[in-house]
Amino acid sequence: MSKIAPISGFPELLPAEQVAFNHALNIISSTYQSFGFIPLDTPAVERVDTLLAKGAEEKEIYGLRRIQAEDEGAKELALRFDLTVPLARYVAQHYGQLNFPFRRYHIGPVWRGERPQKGRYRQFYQADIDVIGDGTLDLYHDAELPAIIYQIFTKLELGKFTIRLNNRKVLQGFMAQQGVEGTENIAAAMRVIDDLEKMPREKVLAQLSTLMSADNADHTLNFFAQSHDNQAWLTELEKIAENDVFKQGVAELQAVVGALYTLGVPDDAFKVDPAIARGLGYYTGTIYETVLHDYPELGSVCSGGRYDNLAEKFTNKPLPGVGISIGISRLLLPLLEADKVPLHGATMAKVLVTVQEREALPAYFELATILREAGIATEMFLEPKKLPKQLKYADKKGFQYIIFANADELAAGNVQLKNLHTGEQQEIAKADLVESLK
RNA sequence: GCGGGCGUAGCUCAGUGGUAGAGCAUCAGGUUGUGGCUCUGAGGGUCGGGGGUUCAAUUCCCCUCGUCCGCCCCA
Repeated sequence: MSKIAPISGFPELLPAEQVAFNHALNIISSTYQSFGFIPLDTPAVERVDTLLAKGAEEKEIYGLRRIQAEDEGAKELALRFDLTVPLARYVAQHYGQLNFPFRRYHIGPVWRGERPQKGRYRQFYQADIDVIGDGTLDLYHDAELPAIIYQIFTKLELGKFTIRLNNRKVLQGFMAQQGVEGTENIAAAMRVIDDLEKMPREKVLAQLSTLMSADNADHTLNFFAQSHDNQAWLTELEKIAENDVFKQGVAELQAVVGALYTLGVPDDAFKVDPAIARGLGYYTGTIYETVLHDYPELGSVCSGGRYDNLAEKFTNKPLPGVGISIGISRLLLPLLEADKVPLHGATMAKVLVTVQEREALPAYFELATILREAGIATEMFLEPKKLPKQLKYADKKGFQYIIFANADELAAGNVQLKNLHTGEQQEIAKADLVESLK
């Protein structure tokens, strides 16, 4: 019984679910491509020191070693835990051969040795998209990425969603004005604000009070607890910004919002939200989080931001970038499990060609070939089973059409084409088959 | 790393100190040119593993492994 069991944190899907999952992957990759991003696929494995350059915790990385290796010195290679570090390494390594701004997307699994639970896995898929500049990178890119994300989530049809938008300089500048000093303390204060929604008021105040005066803590809490629409937030921030960092952050945020409108993103699809901070330390400007209205328990399913210097650990070249990552596994796996994602069959083919006359197999093969050459995915039923069995197979797997023909029909150059969704059936000439299936 | 729940058929689960059941799924047939519906029948279990108590353990106890959920952190 326990001979075969699921491996905790390494999810796998049933055929119909996998088809739905890949459908979503296709939406994502085709939308990325429509904006001119090239697909990149770096190895699953990186050198350990490359992975640790970003300051990842060693314990969460899966090392690689041969089972038969004699020594324990297997610390050289490890599985990637995200797609950003490999990108940094890649850009630094191939700097001379790349064109900048370098635009790539990368969809693939990453591995983390954490305790699995709902929406949290040891192997999970991410769909990253980044633009890397050579020395400089225009702020318009900060708006193009969420515009792409807007299109993707619209096409995914998972209900209403909001792309939350902020700029780290706003938070930094604000905290500095409250008397918080040093990057460590400012980062700590930002984290507290990031948790504002989840924590009780007293706890927030207590934590802020360790970083600033009680009056300022009170003021900070009240400021970030405000509720405004996009324009009102921008006005509010502009009004109180005093130091240069704060002012620059507000200016950048205003520019990004303006560009989003230009790119056709409607006002209700995004929300200026000064309270989001993002956990990762390397973001320096614009930051994003995306939440689904119908599934807030999933948390942020798509996050990212601007970083001043992507590959500083690998090269002296200053390479600013901006990127977003869709957490595909976190997004889709819980929804698939809860039957919230519509399934459309367990086949990639549209048509099943049944076989009634075994001795006429070449004629059936020819039918399948005609359809495939016309770009219609077609499967043939090759087992020697009776027609009802073949129909049942087609029904269960969710084929839209089946074709069948007896010896007489084959001789006359005709076939029966049946739509399994509607039950309609017609006898048509072989030559008209492709046309009626388009 | 810490805390809690659960391991019985392929799946979802009942059950009992005297070596097991349902539904779904699978297979065959009713139906030799038509799927979904229905009827009949069949196959499939060392009751997660190890130890203990007992005449007897799937059931009670201990350990262990696995898995799920929460905390931390994140996608």
